[in-house]
Amino acid sequence: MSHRDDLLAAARTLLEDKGYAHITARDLVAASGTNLASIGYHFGSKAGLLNAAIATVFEEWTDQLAELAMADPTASPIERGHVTWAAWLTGLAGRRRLLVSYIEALAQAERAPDLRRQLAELYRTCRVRVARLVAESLDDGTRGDDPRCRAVASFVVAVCDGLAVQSLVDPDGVPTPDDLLAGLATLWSASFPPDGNDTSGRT
Amino acid sequence: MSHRDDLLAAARTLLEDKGYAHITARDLVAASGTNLASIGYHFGSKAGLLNAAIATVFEEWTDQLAELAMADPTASPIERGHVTWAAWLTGLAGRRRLLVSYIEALAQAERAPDLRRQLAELYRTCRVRVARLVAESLDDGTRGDDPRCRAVASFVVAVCDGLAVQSLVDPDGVPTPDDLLAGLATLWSASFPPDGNDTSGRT
DNA sequence: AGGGGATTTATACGCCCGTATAGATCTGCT
DNA sequence: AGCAGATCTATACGGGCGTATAAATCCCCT
Repeated sequence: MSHRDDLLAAARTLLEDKGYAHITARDLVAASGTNLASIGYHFGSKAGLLNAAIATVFEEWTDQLAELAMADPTASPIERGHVTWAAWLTGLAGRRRLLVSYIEALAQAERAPDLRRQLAELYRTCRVRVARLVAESLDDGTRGDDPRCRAVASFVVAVCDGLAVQSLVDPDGVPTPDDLLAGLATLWSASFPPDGNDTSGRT
Repeated sequence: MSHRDDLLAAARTLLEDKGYAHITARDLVAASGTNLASIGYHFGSKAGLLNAAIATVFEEWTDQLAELAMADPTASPIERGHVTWAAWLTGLAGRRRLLVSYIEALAQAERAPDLRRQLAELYRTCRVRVARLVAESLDDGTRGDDPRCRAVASFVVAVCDGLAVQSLVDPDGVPTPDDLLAGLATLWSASFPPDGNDTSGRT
């Protein structure tokens, strides 16, 4: 195995249990059994290596999530939302360090255009993928690129991100998927009561 | 004015336009016209100073948001959600650097229990405050500590956080408040169609 | 006026960081 | 075998960081 591969593997491991911002070049060398200069040689810089690694890690993460959400093909969109959020929260609990890395990467992205583009791309494909799942569960021929599906996807993804942030700060205070559903129901029925009195002027 | 105040003021300014992680002790000294050792003397450490500053900054931010959401007392919950999200997004656009600071603080919080407690507290009070607003707009005597209100609050806050994260990575890809509402509507009506055929087994 | 605690100043210390350099070694081709 | 380019090794460099120290100064109280 080349040093290149060793470094990449070490970076992935360290990202999962040490956190992006606190990984030093010497950590990477120690964890990979390679040499300090190999980082520069193969990746240009420490940041180059880390960013290469981070892309693969998070892609896998969202892959797993998508699989989970697809698991039950008979579920309604709301149920899928529920399942997705539940799976997401479980995943988060077991991957705190990785989540920290993600948040750190988010912060770094502001100063690292490449990383930022990478993450933006990740989001876009993630939304597209979720939109496709939504279309599938609507089961009325709607396609994934339908604006409504995209809207649902944006929405679900936003909630996932919000949950991630909150679970980092205050794991015990994070709303459960049931809370979210209850909130959604309340929000909705208060504005569009089942009796037909639409208290909102919105279309 | 004491060095203590000067440092705190400088920290707040720097947080708004330089970002938590990249503020050095020497930056703080330069921006405040004080002395390197004053940081240690008054705050124990650089982190102590920064954390003291960050608490005040974000409290003000959420204060402003709450005021906005309350502005129109006749709005339905959904409308308030819409208004809040819209205001939030506008605020985000003009405060990127501050948002970066927030995200960086989030990451730091994992290793700084004090900061983390602070942020957790911030979230809890924020949720309580939002819950109160929700109760108010339900206008049927429901109190802010009603579980349904808390649920809505958790939900709205989660979406705000999600939007913040996404606006950092991909400002142009962030869903608009209209997108969110559309998503919500689709999600809801697909699961609980107006014709009464509840396609979901959920209660 | 003067004494003492609170504050401010100037500076030094030690640490660790990321990267560069230069030479050693390996690998595959002719 | 021998060359060349790719890769690996060992180490040095310069710099920036946060914090500690000790002396100077301020300010209030008696």
